[in-house]
Amino acid sequence: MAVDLLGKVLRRGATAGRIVEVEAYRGTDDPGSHGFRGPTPRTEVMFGPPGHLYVYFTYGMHWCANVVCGTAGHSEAVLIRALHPVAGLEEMWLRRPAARRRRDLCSGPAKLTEALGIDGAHDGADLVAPGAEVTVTDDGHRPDAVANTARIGLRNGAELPWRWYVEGDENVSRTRPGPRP
DNA sequence: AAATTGATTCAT
DNA sequence: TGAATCAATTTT
Repeated sequence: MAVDLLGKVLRRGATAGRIVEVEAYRGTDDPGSHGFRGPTPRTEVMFGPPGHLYVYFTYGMHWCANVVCGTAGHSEAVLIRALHPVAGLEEMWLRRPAARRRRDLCSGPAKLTEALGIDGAHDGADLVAPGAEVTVTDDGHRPDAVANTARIGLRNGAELPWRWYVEGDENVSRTRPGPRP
């Protein structure tokens, strides 16, 4: 379940952050999922075994990281949308010169991959293998309050309420400062 | 509100 | 082979 990822720690090398915002994408009955139209070279990792990283490139300049959750052949993944930085802050600042405040470091799906240095080279990486470069660990922390809303930035399937985030965490991505049509 | 940017995908 | 798409971010 996607919500189980909230509160866990995503780590790569010296940099790590607690997951505070996620979105779920499920296979062939979710029109917002990359796996909706079946496997392609890009999305084949989604159809693979769980516990792996699905990294894709979008908008011509951004990487986004997902955790594959479904059983093999079932294209289920959870997009990690925001982290609360907990380690390797200096490294994050170096990787993200655009960040002005601490919450700018990882408050968005493409920001956190940049902050941790995750890119296409990590697509398909095993998150639970011994000595894995990128890992998700559970240190026992549990979020206080979890909110559940519609997903963000989708053309299709945007109405499905499959986004979860830790209420009150300043690192959760801001959906909109002002009103939107 | 708009520019940016290029891999991926779907249609010819 | 070409056009449209795109799970964003930054800057104006």
